[in-house]
Amino acid sequence: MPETREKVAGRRYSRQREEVLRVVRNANSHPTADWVYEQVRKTLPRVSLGTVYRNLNLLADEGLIQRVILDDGVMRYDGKTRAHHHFICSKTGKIYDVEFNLCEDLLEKFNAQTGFKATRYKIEFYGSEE
Amino acid sequence: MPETREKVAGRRYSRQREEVLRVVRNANSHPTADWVYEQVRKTLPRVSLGTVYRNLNLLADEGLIQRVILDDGVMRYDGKTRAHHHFICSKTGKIYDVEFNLCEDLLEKFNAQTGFKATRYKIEFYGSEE
DNA sequence: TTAACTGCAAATCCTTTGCAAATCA
DNA sequence: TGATTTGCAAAGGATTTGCAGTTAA
Repeated sequence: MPETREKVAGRRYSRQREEVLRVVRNANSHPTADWVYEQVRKTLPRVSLGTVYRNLNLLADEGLIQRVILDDGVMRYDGKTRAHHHFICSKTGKIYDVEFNLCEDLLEKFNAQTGFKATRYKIEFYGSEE
Repeated sequence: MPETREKVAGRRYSRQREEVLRVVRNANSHPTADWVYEQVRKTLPRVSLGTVYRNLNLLADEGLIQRVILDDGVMRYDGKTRAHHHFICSKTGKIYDVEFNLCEDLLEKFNAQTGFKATRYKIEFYGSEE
């Protein structure tokens, strides 16, 4: 059993959940459920794909990880919880995190201009890495 | 046969394709493939869902319509071809087009700041319609 | 003890595809 | 006529779910 049993608020501890969270956090990519499954299997060979999906959803709902879906329609997960955006290279398909804070007052301007009450936004940039 | 046979460049005319395009253009929502299918069926009862998908993909690849994918993972289509963004109401799930041009030089600033060569971007705002 | 969690497998949902028939040019 | 496009049905991939057994608290 691992040293640090990081519990999700109001949830029971489970080794599988901890591993899913660890894998997503340590990934330097933006992994799919299937990739997470393969990684977790290295530590817990009897884990099931269903369990991985259940925990990814739970962790995302609790805000411990983020869902990322791009134009290809496959759900990906991101261990970063800070607000950030993405750059997607059209050639390689690689996804880069971008901590880009150019439009500080974007939300305010948007709400003022449109009359909506937006509370968050996300930007995806597409192009080539050069 | 309709009056105006709008042909897609380098493609043969087909009644089914024309109807798919018409339905997407006239939709004031951001319809899913299934919704488009149901609409086209009113005019062409024997159309198949496969044909609708094939034409949606073809039209999107040709740039006559746009693909829109949000966090729910279902592909939607948009008859607007001008660059624009979306506001999604968390309560109703409704998707609004936003022609919002606040950060004119966003791409330039982004490229200068990150070193990438982004050619386009899209913004999704989330919140409530109030 | 018992509610939460799991593995397994089947089900579901969305989308694509193979093929023979139909159709546009 | 010949290459596209279609309808149909089956296959595909990603994700969810039902259930009986397991486990944390």
